[in-house]
Amino acid sequence: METRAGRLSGRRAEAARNDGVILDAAREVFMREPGAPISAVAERAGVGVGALYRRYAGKEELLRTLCADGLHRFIALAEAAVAEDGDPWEAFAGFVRGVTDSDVHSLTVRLAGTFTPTAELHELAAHATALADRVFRRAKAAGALRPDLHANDIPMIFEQIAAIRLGDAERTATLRRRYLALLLDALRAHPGATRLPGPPPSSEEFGGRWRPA
Amino acid sequence: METRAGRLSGRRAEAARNDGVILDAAREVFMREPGAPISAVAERAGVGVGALYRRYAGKEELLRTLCADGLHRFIALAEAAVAEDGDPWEAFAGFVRGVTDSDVHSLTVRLAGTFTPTAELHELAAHATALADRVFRRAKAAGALRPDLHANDIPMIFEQIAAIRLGDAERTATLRRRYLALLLDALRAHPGATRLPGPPPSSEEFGGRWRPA
DNA sequence: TAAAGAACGGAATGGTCCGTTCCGTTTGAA
DNA sequence: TTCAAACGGAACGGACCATTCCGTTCTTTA
Repeated sequence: METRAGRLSGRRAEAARNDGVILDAAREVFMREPGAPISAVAERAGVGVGALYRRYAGKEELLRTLCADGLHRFIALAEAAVAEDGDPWEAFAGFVRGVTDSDVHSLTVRLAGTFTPTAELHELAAHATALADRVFRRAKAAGALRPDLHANDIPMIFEQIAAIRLGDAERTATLRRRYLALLLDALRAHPGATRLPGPPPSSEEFGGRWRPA
Repeated sequence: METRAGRLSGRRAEAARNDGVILDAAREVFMREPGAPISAVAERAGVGVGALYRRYAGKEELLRTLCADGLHRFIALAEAAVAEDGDPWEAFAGFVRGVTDSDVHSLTVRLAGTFTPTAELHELAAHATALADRVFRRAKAAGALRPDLHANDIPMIFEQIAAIRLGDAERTATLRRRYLALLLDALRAHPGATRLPGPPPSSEEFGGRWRPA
């Protein structure tokens, strides 16, 4: 029972603990099923729905919080990759693996259609995109990536990986690693590469996914 | 069953025409959104819901019909690939491209969780799997595929491709072609291939997706 | 020890959505 | 003119779900 809330006790401590428990439960539940009911989150957290509404004005606010949370994670991963000064390919591959492992895609784009975004969310998303672009461009400039690959192809790769789901969370993670390895082989510059057909997604196409206010 | 309504007239002809229109509408609607309401299908078909219930006892029967339809398409593609006697790699790649283009995956596995399957459906699925295995194995035996690839990896590839969705149907098809080309590069035997981590999906894992009776 | 306050659990509420049924209407055939 | 097949879509009833409300439990404090 004694977690970070060491100083507090009783009801106060329970509340502090619940803050985290609820957010974790919400992440797990909505990652699996973006349309899940609030009560599913409460149940998962082992808490009544009332405890949830004490913290968030409504479902949308919870969703927005979750999305911002996901964007922060994404940004942290991208910043780490940018800061890395070793092999640009390894930095890129490590970044992609990190995003896959923390399933941050489900937390951001996948949720984007289910609430009306705020200005802050838009800024976070723009920042995240800019950082990921830098990681991509550095690998591209180093000649590590196949030449017909565009930065906007990367989110689509995340999309494909996030679609993999079989069995429990652990099995899913293992399988995602498997197919990510496959995709990374294809992303890397190599002699047998055929030319990719059709144009990559444009930024405007991605923008259309965020639900308008 | 006479499909050409040429000989028929009036109400009879309208009914015959509607048979096809309704099935097409249902395919389009449920491919986009497996949980769509019946009324969406009726609207798409330009028909009242009554016309729908005259033909199908309920939503489940419509879904099962659609799924069987998809399996038949899949089987036809696989049979064509098996019959082909040219380059095993080309037969395999052509098959995969065919499945991608007709989005048959959305019609089968994606729908599988939304109704209770019949024995006929199970048989069709088994037959489809057996045929696809033959296409895969022939390419594998010819050394065209990377050695660490398993037949059960292929359905997962379809899954990833089916997850790609952006803009209208045409744009989506183009993008799927793009990422399929990427994946095919990776599937093909090539020197730089890293070893795929983790075991491929087992047949039992796939079986768990069909909703129990 | 008692009363107030904080947080809780979960039942009750009100609304939306959707599968299915029903019925009056249209249309062609007899 | 009458009958029956087929239609469109309103109406019905049930399921689901976000949100509110209230009685209960636990702490603190006077």
